[in-house]
Amino acid sequence: MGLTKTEIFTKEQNKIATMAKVIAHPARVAILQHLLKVNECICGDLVEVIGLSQPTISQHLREMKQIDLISGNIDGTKVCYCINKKTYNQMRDMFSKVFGKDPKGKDCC
Amino acid sequence: MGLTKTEIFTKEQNKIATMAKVIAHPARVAILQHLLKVNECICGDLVEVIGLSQPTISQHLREMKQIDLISGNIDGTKVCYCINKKTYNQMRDMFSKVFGKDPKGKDCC
DNA sequence: ACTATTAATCGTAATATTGCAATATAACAA
DNA sequence: TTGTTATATTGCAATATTACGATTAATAGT
Repeated sequence: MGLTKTEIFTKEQNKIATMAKVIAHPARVAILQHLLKVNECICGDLVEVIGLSQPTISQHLREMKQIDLISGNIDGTKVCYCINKKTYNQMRDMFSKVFGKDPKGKDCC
Repeated sequence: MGLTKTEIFTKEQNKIATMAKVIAHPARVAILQHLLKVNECICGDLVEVIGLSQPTISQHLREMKQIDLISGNIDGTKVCYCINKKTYNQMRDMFSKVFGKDPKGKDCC
């Protein structure tokens, strides 16, 4: 198969999974970290900093754009990318909801 | 290809990606949420609660075990699963490190 | 010993992901 | 308009993921 059965899960579960998937690749983690550091940059910068080909970086950027984690503004021949604060904060809330609990009990059974 | 070039990324970037990948599927999110709620349960419970086949659930559990998010203790014919607090907390720290920043600046460029 | 219960593993089909070369597109500069 | 720069898209090969039926293994109860 290779196809996730999204219909049997809640909206929240699917959303969390989708958000997690976007940072489930080191290149996309690196892109996010770089954007946090420099605030904004163009695709070419990331190609240099990260060391993957331009088409590959472009593809990763598209995936991050698809869930609105970043947005790109055309500036001449360049495209200026930056973090979309709203989604970024939404992701923080989601992850802290999942990982903010205190799992009680001894470590197992 | 289909093969991630892990060697060009930092240990931290790869670690974050690996942790994120584990919750990048709604079934594994559901397993984590259920374990947070009931503290401990067996594989069969999850098959019922989630609605995927036993082999599929077993496979998801294995992935979560591989990064030590959960551990399973044999108890007769059953296996009792629960959250591994240490890794769970480690994941919280990791995600809050990535999403705990305050991205300044207007929304883009 | 026999049977039921529970979970892991194997094998396999369908689909998704990763990465890049080649190409296309778009804007600027001379 | 021609060349240059920057990014996106397409097509493809290699690998990974998801899901499940069939089987196996291990224990418990009778």
